[in-house]
Amino acid sequence: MLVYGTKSFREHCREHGIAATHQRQVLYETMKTMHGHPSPEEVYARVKKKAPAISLATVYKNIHLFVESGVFRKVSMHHGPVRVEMNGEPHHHMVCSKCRKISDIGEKELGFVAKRNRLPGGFLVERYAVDVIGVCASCQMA
Amino acid sequence: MLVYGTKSFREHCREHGIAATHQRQVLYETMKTMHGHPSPEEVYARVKKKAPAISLATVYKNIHLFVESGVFRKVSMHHGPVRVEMNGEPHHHMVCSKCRKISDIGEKELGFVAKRNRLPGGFLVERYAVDVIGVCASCQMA
DNA sequence: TTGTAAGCGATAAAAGTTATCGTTTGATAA
DNA sequence: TTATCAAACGATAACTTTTATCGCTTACAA
Repeated sequence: MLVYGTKSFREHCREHGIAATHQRQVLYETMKTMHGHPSPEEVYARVKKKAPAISLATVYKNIHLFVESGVFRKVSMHHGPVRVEMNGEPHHHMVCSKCRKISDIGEKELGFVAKRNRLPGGFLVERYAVDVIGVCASCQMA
Repeated sequence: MLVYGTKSFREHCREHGIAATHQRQVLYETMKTMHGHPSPEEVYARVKKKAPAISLATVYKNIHLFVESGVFRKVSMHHGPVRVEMNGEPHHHMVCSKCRKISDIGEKELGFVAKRNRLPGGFLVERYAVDVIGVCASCQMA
């Protein structure tokens, strides 16, 4: 990932046509120091230490901006309501980044091979769930 | 996946110590016929045709039951609040099915190899996101 | 059959996110 | 530098999704 210093944060804002506000910069700097997989609330709690008057709405709005401009990333494409599936065959998912449609793809068609059942740190594997993120055929035409 | 007929639905209920209620059975039968990745609301809409008095709460409660007892499956482990990550290195995730903790794992450590950029149906691949579902070290001890 | 615990429906409440709106601020140009 | 104006902000209402509560009903075993 590109890491922006204070100076090039402003350049980043110019490239994306957004204003380099105080809140935006503090939020950006704060998030850069956070490891793991924080929720917006956790980011909010942390950023309030540096900018106590910041609003939760601002945190949400700017997290969206940062994710859209590719600076940070969401852990999962699957938000909104829970989805259940009845397909019991071993399969994975293709998720369209435009329309969010989910399609199944069999393990063989995917050509997936990772089959370890222990991973570093002593993690005991139950199963692998692969999401292929991309653009579905109909969104490519549109 | 095991497919239960009407008769063995009752057996399944007995095995799991739950009552074989009318609503539960209609819900089960209805879901079995649904393909794709429906949300609870979509399941509710469908099941109301057969059991018009059913409550949305009942749909939620029983979807949980079916998922817990392994009959159906959730599409994603990542529910609750959105999670953002700042780690820009190519990596995937280990998700603990007990405590829901997410840990990063590098592509090399995972031994992941699928690298196609076109998939059946004309799906154009942007990236692969692998969730390894399992039990983390601390949950194995507990 | 009947007693009891589990399950149901209705709905309130909680959790998470987005929209609204009046005020403030940053960027541009005079 | 200052004036202008769109963009962004904070506060909070509204919305979406899910869970909890509670009085009534039903399944099931005795």
